[in-house]
Amino acid sequence: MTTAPYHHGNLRAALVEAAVAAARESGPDGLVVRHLARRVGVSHNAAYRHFSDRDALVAEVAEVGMGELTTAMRRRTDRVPPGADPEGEVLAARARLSECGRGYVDFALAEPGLFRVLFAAYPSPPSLGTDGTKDPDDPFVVLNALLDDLVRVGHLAPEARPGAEITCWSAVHGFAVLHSEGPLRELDEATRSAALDVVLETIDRSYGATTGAGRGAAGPG
Amino acid sequence: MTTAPYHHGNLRAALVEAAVAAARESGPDGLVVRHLARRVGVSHNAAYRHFSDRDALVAEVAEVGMGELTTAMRRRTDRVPPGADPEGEVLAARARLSECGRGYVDFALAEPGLFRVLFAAYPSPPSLGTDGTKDPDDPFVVLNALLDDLVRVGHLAPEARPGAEITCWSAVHGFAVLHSEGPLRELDEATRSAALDVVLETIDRSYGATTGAGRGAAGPG
DNA sequence: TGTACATCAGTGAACGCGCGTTCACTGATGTAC
DNA sequence: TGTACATCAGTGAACGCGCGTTCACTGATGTAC
Repeated sequence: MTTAPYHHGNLRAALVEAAVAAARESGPDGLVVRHLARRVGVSHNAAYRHFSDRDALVAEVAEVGMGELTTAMRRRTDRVPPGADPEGEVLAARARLSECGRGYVDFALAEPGLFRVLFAAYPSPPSLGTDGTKDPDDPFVVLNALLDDLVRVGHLAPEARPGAEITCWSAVHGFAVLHSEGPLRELDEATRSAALDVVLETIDRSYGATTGAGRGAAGPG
Repeated sequence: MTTAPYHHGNLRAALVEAAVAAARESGPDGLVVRHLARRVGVSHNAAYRHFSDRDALVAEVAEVGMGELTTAMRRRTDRVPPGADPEGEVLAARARLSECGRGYVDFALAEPGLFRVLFAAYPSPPSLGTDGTKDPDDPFVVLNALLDDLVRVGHLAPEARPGAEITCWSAVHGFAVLHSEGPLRELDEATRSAALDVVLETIDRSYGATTGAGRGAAGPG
Protein backbone atom coordinates (compact mmCIF):
# COMPACT_ATOMS: atom_id res chain seq x y z
CA MET A 1 0.00 0.00 0.00
CA THR A 2 1.74 3.10 -1.21
CA THR A 3 1.01 6.48 0.33
CA ALA A 4 -1.06 8.72 -1.90
CA PRO A 5 1.10 10.82 -4.19
CA TYR A 6 0.77 14.55 -4.14
CA HIS A 7 -0.26 14.72 -7.75
CA HIS A 8 -3.29 12.70 -8.59
CA GLY A 9 -2.19 12.08 -12.14
CA ASN A 10 -5.56 12.10 -13.80
CA LEU A 11 -7.73 14.19 -11.57
CA ARG A 12 -9.86 15.66 -14.31
CA ALA A 13 -10.94 12.28 -15.63
CA ALA A 14 -11.39 10.94 -12.12
CA LEU A 15 -13.67 13.84 -11.24
CA VAL A 16 -15.81 13.33 -14.31
CA GLU A 17 -16.06 9.65 -13.52
CA ALA A 18 -17.07 10.38 -9.94
CA ALA A 19 -19.55 12.98 -11.12
CA VAL A 20 -21.17 10.55 -13.51
CA ALA A 21 -21.44 7.99 -10.74
CA ALA A 22 -22.95 10.58 -8.41
CA ALA A 23 -25.40 11.67 -11.10
CA ARG A 24 -26.51 8.07 -11.54
CA GLU A 25 -27.14 7.80 -7.81
CA SER A 26 -28.77 11.14 -7.08
CA GLY A 27 -29.31 13.17 -10.22
CA PRO A 28 -28.31 16.83 -10.47
CA ASP A 29 -28.46 17.27 -6.69
CA GLY A 30 -25.75 14.68 -6.34
CA LEU A 31 -23.29 16.82 -8.25
CA VAL A 32 -21.71 18.52 -5.25
CA VAL A 33 -18.17 19.67 -5.87
CA ARG A 34 -17.05 18.98 -2.33
CA HIS A 35 -18.40 15.45 -2.30
CA LEU A 36 -16.85 14.60 -5.62
CA ALA A 37 -13.47 15.84 -4.46
CA ARG A 38 -13.66 13.79 -1.29
CA ARG A 39 -14.75 10.79 -3.32
CA VAL A 40 -11.65 11.09 -5.46
CA GLY A 41 -9.43 11.65 -2.42
CA VAL A 42 -8.49 15.23 -3.04
CA SER A 43 -9.12 18.49 -1.24
CA HIS A 44 -12.41 20.11 -2.05
CA ASN A 45 -11.04 22.95 -4.10
CA ALA A 46 -8.62 21.02 -6.27
CA ALA A 47 -11.45 20.62 -8.76
CA TYR A 48 -11.09 24.25 -9.72
CA ARG A 49 -7.76 23.48 -11.35
CA HIS A 50 -9.67 21.51 -13.98
CA PHE A 51 -13.10 23.09 -14.15
CA SER A 52 -13.81 26.78 -14.09
CA ASP A 53 -17.18 26.16 -12.57
CA ARG A 54 -19.48 23.60 -11.13
CA ASP A 55 -21.53 24.13 -14.28
CA ALA A 56 -18.60 23.10 -16.43
CA LEU A 57 -18.47 19.81 -14.56
CA VAL A 58 -22.21 19.31 -14.93
CA ALA A 59 -21.96 19.95 -18.66
CA GLU A 60 -19.33 17.24 -18.92
CA VAL A 61 -21.62 14.78 -17.15
CA ALA A 62 -24.46 15.71 -19.48
CA GLU A 63 -22.27 14.98 -22.46
CA VAL A 64 -21.42 11.53 -21.14
CA GLY A 65 -25.09 10.91 -20.46
CA MET A 66 -26.03 12.03 -23.94
CA GLY A 67 -23.61 9.51 -25.36
CA GLU A 68 -25.09 6.74 -23.25
CA LEU A 69 -28.60 7.67 -24.33
CA THR A 70 -27.59 7.49 -27.98
CA THR A 71 -25.90 4.17 -27.34
CA ALA A 72 -29.02 2.79 -25.66
CA MET A 73 -31.07 3.76 -28.69
CA ARG A 74 -28.63 2.41 -31.24
CA ARG A 75 -28.11 -0.83 -29.36
CA ARG A 76 -31.77 -1.58 -29.95
CA THR A 77 -32.13 -0.31 -33.50
CA ASP A 78 -29.02 -2.21 -34.57
CA ARG A 79 -30.56 -5.46 -33.39
CA VAL A 80 -33.32 -5.19 -35.99
CA PRO A 81 -32.42 -7.40 -38.97
CA PRO A 82 -32.49 -5.55 -42.29
CA GLY A 83 -35.35 -6.43 -44.61
CA ALA A 84 -34.66 -8.93 -47.36
CA ASP A 85 -37.25 -7.63 -49.80
CA PRO A 86 -39.08 -4.27 -50.11
CA GLU A 87 -41.81 -5.44 -47.78
CA GLY A 88 -39.25 -6.58 -45.26
CA GLU A 89 -37.55 -3.22 -45.48
CA VAL A 90 -40.78 -1.53 -44.48
CA LEU A 91 -41.14 -3.81 -41.49
CA ALA A 92 -37.54 -3.22 -40.51
CA ALA A 93 -37.84 0.56 -40.72
CA ARG A 94 -40.98 0.50 -38.60
CA ALA A 95 -39.36 -1.80 -36.06
CA ARG A 96 -36.31 0.43 -35.87
CA LEU A 97 -38.41 3.44 -34.98
CA SER A 98 -40.13 1.51 -32.21
CA GLU A 99 -36.88 0.09 -30.91
CA CYS A 100 -35.40 3.55 -30.86
CA GLY A 101 -38.22 4.64 -28.58
CA ARG A 102 -37.74 1.63 -26.37
CA GLY A 103 -34.06 2.40 -26.06
CA TYR A 104 -34.89 5.93 -24.97
CA VAL A 105 -37.29 4.73 -22.31
CA ASP A 106 -34.94 1.97 -21.21
CA PHE A 107 -32.26 4.52 -20.54
CA ALA A 108 -34.56 6.87 -18.67
CA LEU A 109 -35.77 4.06 -16.42
CA ALA A 110 -32.37 2.47 -15.90
CA GLU A 111 -30.57 5.77 -15.27
CA PRO A 112 -33.10 8.24 -13.92
CA GLY A 113 -30.43 10.40 -12.32
CA LEU A 114 -28.32 10.72 -15.43
CA PHE A 115 -31.46 11.29 -17.46
CA ARG A 116 -32.41 14.22 -15.27
CA VAL A 117 -28.97 15.76 -15.50
CA LEU A 118 -29.25 15.46 -19.27
CA PHE A 119 -32.39 17.53 -19.42
CA ALA A 120 -31.48 19.93 -16.67
CA ALA A 121 -28.34 20.87 -18.56
CA TYR A 122 -29.51 20.28 -22.11
CA PRO A 123 -27.84 22.86 -24.32
CA SER A 124 -29.74 25.17 -26.63
CA PRO A 125 -32.11 23.38 -28.99
CA PRO A 126 -30.49 20.63 -31.04
CA SER A 127 -30.37 20.81 -34.78
CA LEU A 128 -33.99 20.72 -35.83
CA GLY A 129 -35.00 19.31 -39.19
CA THR A 130 -32.51 17.35 -41.22
CA ASP A 131 -30.14 20.03 -42.42
CA GLY A 132 -27.27 21.71 -40.57
CA THR A 133 -24.32 19.96 -39.01
CA LYS A 134 -25.22 16.61 -37.55
CA ASP A 135 -23.67 15.43 -34.35
CA PRO A 136 -23.85 11.64 -34.64
CA ASP A 137 -24.11 11.47 -30.85
CA ASP A 138 -27.24 13.60 -30.77
CA PRO A 139 -30.26 11.35 -30.18
CA PHE A 140 -32.34 13.77 -32.17
CA VAL A 141 -30.21 13.19 -35.24
CA VAL A 142 -30.70 9.45 -34.86
CA LEU A 143 -34.45 9.87 -34.65
CA ASN A 144 -34.58 12.07 -37.72
CA ALA A 145 -32.66 9.53 -39.74
CA LEU A 146 -35.12 6.78 -38.81
CA LEU A 147 -38.08 8.94 -39.81
CA ASP A 148 -36.44 9.75 -43.14
CA ASP A 149 -36.08 6.02 -43.65
CA LEU A 150 -39.74 5.54 -42.94
CA VAL A 151 -40.55 7.96 -45.74
CA ARG A 152 -38.04 6.35 -48.06
CA VAL A 153 -39.58 2.90 -47.72
CA GLY A 154 -43.03 4.32 -48.26
CA HIS A 155 -44.60 3.80 -44.86
CA LEU A 156 -44.81 7.47 -43.86
CA ALA A 157 -46.19 9.95 -46.39
CA PRO A 158 -43.76 12.79 -47.19
CA GLU A 159 -46.47 15.33 -46.32
CA ALA A 160 -46.67 13.82 -42.86
CA ARG A 161 -42.92 13.93 -42.31
CA PRO A 162 -42.62 17.50 -40.99
CA GLY A 163 -43.18 17.56 -37.27
CA ALA A 164 -42.91 13.80 -36.94
CA GLU A 165 -39.64 14.11 -35.04
CA ILE A 166 -41.29 16.28 -32.42
CA THR A 167 -44.27 13.97 -32.18
CA CYS A 168 -42.13 10.91 -31.59
CA TRP A 169 -39.82 12.67 -29.21
CA SER A 170 -42.74 14.10 -27.24
CA ALA A 171 -44.52 10.79 -26.88
CA VAL A 172 -41.45 8.88 -25.83
CA HIS A 173 -40.04 11.62 -23.64
CA GLY A 174 -43.35 12.13 -21.89
CA PHE A 175 -43.63 8.42 -21.28
CA ALA A 176 -40.10 8.35 -19.90
CA VAL A 177 -40.61 11.33 -17.62
CA LEU A 178 -43.95 10.19 -16.26
CA HIS A 179 -42.59 6.75 -15.48
CA SER A 180 -39.03 7.46 -14.48
CA GLU A 181 -39.61 9.82 -11.57
CA GLY A 182 -43.09 11.11 -12.30
CA PRO A 183 -46.60 10.21 -11.21
CA LEU A 184 -46.50 6.81 -12.93
CA ARG A 185 -43.31 5.71 -11.24
CA GLU A 186 -45.09 3.04 -9.20
CA LEU A 187 -46.51 1.12 -12.14
CA ASP A 188 -45.53 -2.51 -12.30
CA GLU A 189 -43.21 -3.68 -15.02
CA ALA A 190 -45.82 -5.60 -17.03
CA THR A 191 -48.30 -2.72 -17.15
CA ARG A 192 -45.56 -0.29 -18.08
CA SER A 193 -44.24 -2.45 -20.85
CA ALA A 194 -47.72 -2.96 -22.27
CA ALA A 195 -48.36 0.77 -22.08
CA LEU A 196 -45.19 1.51 -24.02
CA ASP A 197 -46.26 -0.97 -26.67
CA VAL A 198 -49.54 0.91 -27.00
CA VAL A 199 -47.73 4.23 -27.41
CA LEU A 200 -45.49 2.85 -30.13
CA GLU A 201 -48.32 1.05 -31.90
CA THR A 202 -50.39 4.21 -31.86
CA ILE A 203 -47.69 6.12 -33.70
CA ASP A 204 -46.96 3.29 -36.10
CA ARG A 205 -50.63 2.90 -36.96
CA SER A 206 -50.96 6.59 -37.57
CA TYR A 207 -47.99 6.69 -39.91
CA GLY A 208 -49.23 3.67 -41.78
CA ALA A 209 -52.54 5.44 -42.29
CA THR A 210 -50.80 8.30 -44.10
CA THR A 211 -49.94 5.94 -46.95
CA GLY A 212 -52.86 3.59 -46.69
CA ALA A 213 -50.59 0.89 -45.32
CA GLY A 214 -52.49 0.88 -42.08
CA ARG A 215 -54.62 -2.21 -42.50
CA GLY A 216 -53.38 -5.63 -41.49
CA ALA A 217 -49.63 -5.15 -41.26
CA ALA A 218 -47.59 -6.51 -38.42
CA GLY A 219 -47.30 -4.31 -35.35
CA PRO A 220 -44.05 -2.72 -34.28
CA GLY A 221 -41.47 -4.62 -32.32
CA MET B 1 -52.24 54.22 7.04
CA THR B 2 -52.77 52.01 10.06
CA THR B 3 -49.88 50.27 11.76
CA ALA B 4 -49.77 46.53 11.11
CA PRO B 5 -51.76 44.59 13.69
CA TYR B 6 -50.09 41.89 15.69
CA HIS B 7 -52.34 39.22 14.33
CA HIS B 8 -52.36 38.91 10.60
CA GLY B 9 -55.89 37.60 10.48
CA ASN B 10 -55.57 35.28 7.54
CA LEU B 11 -51.96 34.28 7.48
CA ARG B 12 -52.50 30.79 6.21
CA ALA B 13 -54.36 31.88 3.11
CA ALA B 14 -51.93 34.75 2.57
CA LEU B 15 -48.99 32.35 2.69
CA VAL B 16 -50.55 30.02 0.17
CA GLU B 17 -51.30 32.94 -2.11
CA ALA B 18 -47.73 34.20 -1.82
CA ALA B 19 -46.42 30.70 -2.40
CA VAL B 20 -48.47 30.28 -5.54
CA ALA B 21 -47.20 33.63 -6.81
CA ALA B 22 -43.62 32.62 -6.01
CA ALA B 23 -44.10 29.28 -7.75
CA ARG B 24 -45.35 31.07 -10.85
CA GLU B 25 -42.25 33.23 -10.85
CA SER B 26 -39.56 30.70 -10.01
CA GLY B 27 -40.93 27.19 -9.74
CA PRO B 28 -40.14 24.92 -6.79
CA ASP B 29 -36.94 26.83 -5.98
CA GLY B 30 -39.04 29.92 -5.37
CA LEU B 31 -40.85 28.27 -2.49
CA VAL B 32 -38.58 29.52 0.28
CA VAL B 33 -40.32 29.76 3.63
CA ARG B 34 -38.36 32.83 4.70
CA HIS B 35 -39.10 34.75 1.52
CA LEU B 36 -42.78 33.95 1.64
CA ALA B 37 -42.99 35.13 5.24
CA ARG B 38 -41.28 38.39 4.40
CA ARG B 39 -43.54 38.82 1.39
CA VAL B 40 -46.56 38.53 3.63
CA GLY B 41 -45.05 40.86 6.20
CA VAL B 42 -44.54 38.39 9.00
CA SER B 43 -41.53 36.97 10.79
CA HIS B 44 -39.92 34.05 9.06
CA ASN B 45 -41.05 31.39 11.46
CA ALA B 46 -44.67 32.40 11.80
CA ALA B 47 -45.44 30.05 8.93
CA TYR B 48 -44.90 27.10 11.23
CA ARG B 49 -48.09 27.98 13.09
CA HIS B 50 -50.00 26.99 9.96
CA PHE B 51 -47.86 24.44 8.19
CA SER B 52 -45.98 21.61 9.85
CA ASP B 53 -43.42 21.65 7.12
CA ARG B 54 -42.21 23.37 4.04
CA ASP B 55 -43.47 20.28 2.21
CA ALA B 56 -46.97 20.87 3.49
CA LEU B 57 -46.89 24.32 1.94
CA VAL B 58 -45.58 22.96 -1.34
CA ALA B 59 -48.35 20.37 -1.41
CA GLU B 60 -50.90 23.15 -1.04
CA VAL B 61 -49.40 24.99 -4.00
CA ALA B 62 -49.47 21.81 -6.05
CA GLU B 63 -53.14 21.41 -5.31
CA VAL B 64 -53.91 24.92 -6.50
CA GLY B 65 -51.86 24.29 -9.62
CA MET B 66 -53.66 21.05 -10.28
CA GLY B 67 -56.95 22.89 -10.16
CA GLU B 68 -55.68 25.48 -12.62
CA LEU B 69 -54.45 22.78 -14.98
CA THR B 70 -57.85 21.11 -14.95
CA THR B 71 -59.50 24.47 -15.54
CA ALA B 72 -57.23 25.18 -18.49
CA MET B 73 -58.20 21.87 -20.03
CA ARG B 74 -61.90 22.24 -19.40
CA ARG B 75 -61.98 25.82 -20.62
CA ARG B 76 -60.98 24.52 -24.04
CA THR B 77 -63.06 21.35 -24.17
CA ASP B 78 -66.15 23.25 -23.10
CA ARG B 79 -65.81 25.58 -26.05
CA VAL B 80 -66.37 22.73 -28.50
CA PRO B 81 -70.01 22.81 -29.66
CA PRO B 82 -71.84 19.50 -29.18
CA GLY B 83 -72.57 17.56 -32.34
CA ALA B 84 -76.06 17.90 -33.80
CA ASP B 85 -76.17 14.47 -35.44
CA PRO B 86 -74.20 11.25 -34.88
CA GLU B 87 -71.51 12.36 -37.31
CA GLY B 88 -71.27 15.70 -35.55
CA GLU B 89 -70.92 13.92 -32.24
CA VAL B 90 -67.89 12.09 -33.53
CA LEU B 91 -66.31 15.31 -34.70
CA ALA B 92 -67.07 16.92 -31.36
CA ALA B 93 -65.57 14.08 -29.35
CA ARG B 94 -62.40 14.15 -31.45
CA ALA B 95 -62.15 17.91 -31.14
CA ARG B 96 -62.58 17.72 -27.39
CA LEU B 97 -59.66 15.34 -27.03
CA SER B 98 -57.44 17.66 -29.04
CA GLU B 99 -58.58 20.73 -27.16
CA CYS B 100 -57.88 18.96 -23.90
CA GLY B 101 -54.31 18.46 -25.03
CA ARG B 102 -54.02 22.07 -26.11
CA GLY B 103 -55.25 23.18 -22.72
CA TYR B 104 -52.60 21.08 -21.03
CA VAL B 105 -49.84 22.56 -23.16
CA ASP B 106 -51.25 26.06 -22.79
CA PHE B 107 -51.00 25.77 -19.06
CA ALA B 108 -47.48 24.37 -19.10
CA LEU B 109 -46.27 27.18 -21.35
CA ALA B 110 -48.15 29.95 -19.57
CA GLU B 111 -47.21 28.77 -16.07
CA PRO B 112 -43.94 26.87 -16.31
CA GLY B 113 -43.12 27.41 -12.65
CA LEU B 114 -46.43 26.16 -11.36
CA PHE B 115 -46.27 23.29 -13.81
CA ARG B 116 -42.93 22.21 -12.41
CA VAL B 117 -44.18 22.37 -8.83
CA LEU B 118 -47.08 20.21 -9.88
CA PHE B 119 -44.87 17.43 -11.11
CA ALA B 120 -42.18 17.79 -8.49
CA ALA B 121 -44.80 17.25 -5.80
CA TYR B 122 -47.23 15.06 -7.67
CA PRO B 123 -48.74 12.61 -5.20
CA SER B 124 -48.70 8.86 -5.72
CA PRO B 125 -50.11 7.75 -9.06
CA PRO B 126 -53.57 9.08 -9.81
CA SER B 127 -56.47 6.76 -10.28
CA LEU B 128 -55.56 4.68 -13.29
CA GLY B 129 -58.22 3.20 -15.52
CA THR B 130 -61.77 4.36 -15.13
CA ASP B 131 -62.80 2.76 -11.87
CA GLY B 132 -62.12 3.85 -8.33
CA THR B 133 -63.05 7.18 -6.81
CA LYS B 134 -62.82 10.00 -9.30
CA ASP B 135 -61.55 13.37 -8.24
CA PRO B 136 -63.19 15.74 -10.73
CA ASP B 137 -60.19 18.03 -10.37
CA ASP B 138 -57.76 15.36 -11.49
CA PRO B 139 -56.71 16.05 -15.09
CA PHE B 140 -56.29 12.35 -15.61
CA VAL B 141 -59.96 11.76 -14.84
CA VAL B 142 -60.91 14.37 -17.41
CA LEU B 143 -58.76 12.71 -20.04
CA ASN B 144 -60.19 9.27 -19.34
CA ALA B 145 -63.74 10.57 -19.75
CA LEU B 146 -62.90 12.04 -23.14
CA LEU B 147 -61.39 8.77 -24.32
CA ASP B 148 -64.43 6.85 -23.14
CA ASP B 149 -66.51 9.26 -25.20
CA LEU B 150 -64.38 8.56 -28.21
CA VAL B 151 -65.19 4.87 -27.87
CA ARG B 152 -68.86 5.59 -27.30
CA VAL B 153 -69.22 7.55 -30.53
CA GLY B 154 -67.37 4.86 -32.44
CA HIS B 155 -64.18 6.65 -33.38
CA LEU B 156 -61.85 4.64 -31.15
CA ALA B 157 -62.15 0.85 -31.15
CA PRO B 158 -62.82 -0.62 -27.69
CA GLU B 159 -59.82 -2.93 -28.11
CA ALA B 160 -57.63 0.13 -28.57
CA ARG B 161 -58.97 1.89 -25.50
CA PRO B 162 -56.67 0.32 -22.88
CA GLY B 163 -53.49 2.31 -22.60
CA ALA B 164 -54.85 5.22 -24.63
CA GLU B 165 -54.83 7.45 -21.57
CA ILE B 166 -51.13 6.89 -21.07
CA THR B 167 -50.42 7.43 -24.74
CA CYS B 168 -52.23 10.75 -24.84
CA TRP B 169 -50.80 11.90 -21.55
CA SER B 170 -47.28 10.94 -22.60
CA ALA B 171 -47.46 12.73 -25.92
CA VAL B 172 -48.90 15.90 -24.51
CA HIS B 173 -46.80 15.89 -21.37
CA GLY B 174 -43.62 15.29 -23.33
CA PHE B 175 -44.50 18.09 -25.68
CA ALA B 176 -45.16 20.39 -22.75
CA VAL B 177 -41.95 19.50 -20.93
CA LEU B 178 -39.73 19.79 -23.98
CA HIS B 179 -41.16 23.18 -24.87
CA SER B 180 -41.82 24.70 -21.49
CA GLU B 181 -38.34 24.60 -20.01
CA GLY B 182 -36.68 21.88 -22.07
CA PRO B 183 -34.51 21.76 -25.15
CA LEU B 184 -37.25 23.11 -27.43
CA ARG B 185 -37.94 26.15 -25.31
CA GLU B 186 -36.55 28.52 -27.94
CA LEU B 187 -38.90 27.50 -30.72
CA ASP B 188 -40.95 30.31 -32.18
CA GLU B 189 -44.66 30.39 -31.56
CA ALA B 190 -45.72 29.47 -35.10
CA THR B 191 -43.46 26.42 -35.32
CA ARG B 192 -44.53 25.27 -31.90
CA SER B 193 -48.19 25.61 -32.65
CA ALA B 194 -47.82 23.71 -35.91
CA ALA B 195 -45.86 20.99 -34.11
CA LEU B 196 -48.61 20.57 -31.54
CA ASP B 197 -51.15 20.26 -34.35
CA VAL B 198 -49.06 17.47 -35.82
CA VAL B 199 -48.93 15.64 -32.48
CA LEU B 200 -52.68 15.85 -32.04
CA GLU B 201 -53.41 14.89 -35.65
CA THR B 202 -51.11 11.91 -35.34
CA ILE B 203 -53.08 10.55 -32.42
CA ASP B 204 -56.44 11.35 -33.96
CA ARG B 205 -55.48 9.65 -37.23
CA SER B 206 -54.32 6.59 -35.35
CA TYR B 207 -57.53 6.30 -33.39
CA GLY B 208 -59.60 6.75 -36.52
CA ALA B 209 -57.67 3.90 -38.11
CA THR B 210 -58.77 1.53 -35.34
CA THR B 211 -62.36 1.76 -36.59
CA GLY B 212 -61.66 2.41 -40.24
CA ALA B 213 -62.85 5.99 -39.85
CA GLY B 214 -59.42 7.24 -40.73
CA ARG B 215 -59.92 8.21 -44.34
CA GLY B 216 -61.08 11.68 -45.29
CA ALA B 217 -62.58 12.96 -42.07
CA ALA B 218 -61.89 16.46 -40.83
CA GLY B 219 -58.77 16.91 -38.72
CA PRO B 220 -58.89 17.75 -35.05
CA GLY B 221 -59.45 21.26 -33.83
C1' DT C 1 25.22 15.46 -15.08
C1' DG C 2 23.87 19.19 -12.07
C1' DT C 3 21.30 23.12 -10.83
C1' DA C 4 18.23 27.30 -10.86
C1' DC C 5 13.82 28.33 -11.78
C1' DA C 6 9.19 28.72 -13.95
C1' DT C 7 5.17 26.25 -13.89
C1' DC C 8 1.69 23.43 -12.49
C1' DA C 9 -1.34 20.69 -9.24
C1' DG C 10 -2.33 20.25 -5.14
C1' DT C 11 -3.60 22.01 0.28
C1' DG C 12 -5.96 24.23 4.53
C1' DA C 13 -8.47 27.85 6.07
C1' DA C 14 -11.82 30.93 5.50
C1' DC C 15 -15.59 33.89 3.37
C1' DG C 16 -20.17 34.77 2.52
C1' DC C 17 -24.35 33.12 1.84
C1' DG C 18 -28.82 31.00 2.49
C1' DC C 19 -31.69 27.68 4.21
C1' DG C 20 -35.23 24.90 7.39
C1' DT C 21 -36.26 24.61 11.86
C1' DT C 22 -36.44 25.24 17.05
C1' DC C 23 -36.45 27.79 21.37
C1' DA C 24 -38.08 30.74 24.82
C1' DC C 25 -40.68 34.41 24.76
C1' DT C 26 -44.58 38.26 24.20
C1' DG C 27 -48.68 40.43 22.63
C1' DA C 28 -53.57 39.81 21.55
C1' DT C 29 -57.93 37.41 22.00
C1' DG C 30 -61.82 35.46 23.89
C1' DT C 31 -64.23 33.03 27.38
C1' DA C 32 -65.78 31.30 32.17
C1' DC C 33 -67.16 33.04 36.19
C1' DT D 1 -69.76 44.79 33.52
C1' DG D 2 -65.29 43.35 35.20
C1' DT D 3 -61.55 40.27 35.72
C1' DA D 4 -58.51 36.09 35.79
C1' DC D 5 -56.76 33.06 32.81
C1' DA D 6 -56.17 29.64 29.03
C1' DT D 7 -55.13 29.80 24.40
C1' DC D 8 -53.50 31.19 20.24
C1' DA D 9 -50.60 33.80 16.79
C1' DG D 10 -47.09 36.15 16.49
C1' DT D 11 -41.55 37.64 17.48
C1' DG D 12 -36.19 37.69 17.72
C1' DA D 13 -32.36 35.08 18.22
C1' DA D 14 -29.99 31.27 17.35
C1' DC D 15 -28.68 26.44 15.81
C1' DG D 16 -26.79 23.50 12.59
C1' DC D 17 -25.95 22.60 8.24
C1' DG D 18 -24.10 22.70 3.61
C1' DC D 19 -22.72 24.90 -0.29
C1' DG D 20 -19.61 27.31 -4.17
C1' DT D 21 -15.74 29.80 -4.36
C1' DT D 22 -11.35 32.40 -3.20
C1' DC D 23 -6.96 33.20 -0.90
C1' DA D 24 -2.28 32.56 0.16
C1' DC D 25 0.35 28.93 0.30
C1' DT D 26 3.36 24.40 -0.59
C1' DG D 27 4.99 20.31 -2.80
C1' DA D 28 6.20 18.17 -7.21
C1' DT D 29 7.64 18.39 -11.98
C1' DG D 30 10.16 19.35 -15.90
C1' DT D 31 13.06 22.22 -18.67
C1' DA D 32 16.84 25.67 -20.06
C1' DC D 33 21.38 26.28 -19.44
